[in-house]
Amino acid sequence: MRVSREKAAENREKIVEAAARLFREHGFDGVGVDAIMKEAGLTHGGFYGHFASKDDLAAEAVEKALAQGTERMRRFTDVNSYVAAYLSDRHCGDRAEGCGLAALGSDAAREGKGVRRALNDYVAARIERIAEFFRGTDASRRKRAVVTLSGIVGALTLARAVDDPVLSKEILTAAREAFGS
Amino acid sequence: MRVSREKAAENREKIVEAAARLFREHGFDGVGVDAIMKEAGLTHGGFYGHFASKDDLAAEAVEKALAQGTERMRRFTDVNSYVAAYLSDRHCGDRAEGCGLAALGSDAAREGKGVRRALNDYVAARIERIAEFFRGTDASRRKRAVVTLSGIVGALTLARAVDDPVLSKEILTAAREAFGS
DNA sequence: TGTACATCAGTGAACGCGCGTTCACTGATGTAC
DNA sequence: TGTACATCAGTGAACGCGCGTTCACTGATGTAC
Repeated sequence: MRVSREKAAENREKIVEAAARLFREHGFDGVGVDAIMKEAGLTHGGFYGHFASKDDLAAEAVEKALAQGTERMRRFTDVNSYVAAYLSDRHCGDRAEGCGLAALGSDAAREGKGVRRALNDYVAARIERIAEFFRGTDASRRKRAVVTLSGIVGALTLARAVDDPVLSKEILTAAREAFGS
Repeated sequence: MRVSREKAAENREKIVEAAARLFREHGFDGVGVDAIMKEAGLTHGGFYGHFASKDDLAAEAVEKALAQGTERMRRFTDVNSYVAAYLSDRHCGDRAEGCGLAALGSDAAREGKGVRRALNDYVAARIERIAEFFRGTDASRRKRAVVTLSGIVGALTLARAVDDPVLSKEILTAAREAFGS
């Protein structure tokens, strides 16, 4: 049954948001069109009225996830609090709503062009944003930003991958001290 | 046709090695039993004579890949040369033979128990090994090791995920300077 | 403004392909005498 | 040491399931008069 154009646009948005969440939580191959549509409150048949393919949705979903992360950064005015939040237990435990880089980093390198471009732009934007936290020459601020981003993404990835909660906490704590300053 | 026990053990080893390479290159879901057996010079039907399931192989393959990485670390006697090699263009371009953490980091967190345990043990071992590069109290050396490992894994992951080769090189260079010292 | 028809968002069944897994079979290896 | 038989590593066809994608259909929305 047909729905209003407004409602259809809302539905499309819901699909992208559901995908952004589910892809981060289960990986691109870990979740199907079926599950995404269900999460969005629709049936799978309608999917191809909104997107040309699952890959197309993936690119949009990654962009969405990463844009959310960049948006969320606005709250922070210094590296310390940003790093503390990024490496918090809460963020570590919440892949679905957390940073798309840590959730999909090693996956994304194997994905299609759309996903990789979205990720590329987002990394560039994040580096610029983090650089604003620092003082000094443009070059030195950028360098520090790159190092900080590498450090916190790596630490979060390792803390999540590891099985032992003690080791996981140790990684988060050490990185919080080292990169938040 | 039956082969000698010795040959059978060799074949099993070849399967694990093929899987260790292919999983790193294409991810766990990106490569099938079929492709792994072909890479090992066998046919897919014989797979279940060696392993109970693909998951079982995955655990062994991850262990293999990570053990290779730890072994390869022995060559280095200081952080500088280790970090320089880890963040080299060569390692960045060679996922199949490179560090399993960067190749499978965000994937592995979603895998079964065997994979996660192998990864956990390996991270612990790597931290201890890197700590040997440093001087000071045990606690401070460990901390530095955790930060170094997080930094280089994160930098390699980002450098590989990014589409723009200039940005990729910038990440490698900045991290090499920051973590190799 | 109300009516009649065309449009099209969403539904659910179906298709086809790939992949993990199973199985009957083959023939070389290993073993018992 | 040689022979006869049992074992079992590897083969390739087949199964079944899930997933991406397609399609005929429905009925509410949007539009033309």
